[in-house]
Amino acid sequence: MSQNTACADETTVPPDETRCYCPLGGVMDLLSRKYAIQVVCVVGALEPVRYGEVEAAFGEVSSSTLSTRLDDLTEAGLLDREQYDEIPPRVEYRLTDEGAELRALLDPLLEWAQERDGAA
Amino acid sequence: MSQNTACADETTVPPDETRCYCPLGGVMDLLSRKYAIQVVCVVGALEPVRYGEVEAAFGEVSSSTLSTRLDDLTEAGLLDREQYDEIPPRVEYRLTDEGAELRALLDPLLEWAQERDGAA
DNA sequence: CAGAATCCATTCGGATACTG
DNA sequence: CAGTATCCGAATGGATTCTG
Repeated sequence: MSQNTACADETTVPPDETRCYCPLGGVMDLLSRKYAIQVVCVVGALEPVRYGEVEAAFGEVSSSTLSTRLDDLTEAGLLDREQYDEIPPRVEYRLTDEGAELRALLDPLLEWAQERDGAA
Repeated sequence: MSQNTACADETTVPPDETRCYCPLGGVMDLLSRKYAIQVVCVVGALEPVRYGEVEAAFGEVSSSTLSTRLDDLTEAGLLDREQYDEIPPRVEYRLTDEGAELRALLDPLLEWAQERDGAA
């Protein structure tokens, strides 16, 4: 999809900084999909967590969407999916180390968002 | 659009916590749109910044998309838009206080994303 | 239970003009 | 310069149905 070339010009930013203020591809693309950020935090908060629990954490999400999101994050190496072959089937999600790093960054964001939206 | 009712059940989360791990509407919706997060950080890094500078910071963005994003964020009270009636026209964007709060939260995220994507 | 598979409506973003 | 207006194709999310 939207392949990106990082910043147009690194020099737009203070010369000594290697930082790019607009990384577009990769993780950021993922996080721009619906529920993505929230899923990371929900899993982090409830892990190990089963599919149904995640679904319950959100009020109204279609299973197709949620499972897509879960897959995306798993593929990206942010979630770890453990499947137990029992009946009924059970699946547990938890954060990978990278996922945990990310969660640490995202959690404050959700907290802020919640306060702000509520205090509106 | 996707109106949300916060968490399906607040008790999904530790009882003493009032935190909801999946706020869906409001700001989070905004931030899930393309470039939104990056725009906040670019403006924060370069403020006061002109439209063209923001555009330049991203390699390939259509002006329509970028300007929509800028509008969204301005309407949401995260950006402040100052228009000077000169010729040629000049417009400056900067973060509002809330925008700055948000940027403080998002900036580490972009840094992390950049590292991660790069180190892939 | 935990999804996968389909199908479809909608949204979103990009390209392309055009303007004060 | 800093957008706006239009149009359109691509991508996404939701509903529904079905299965190991």
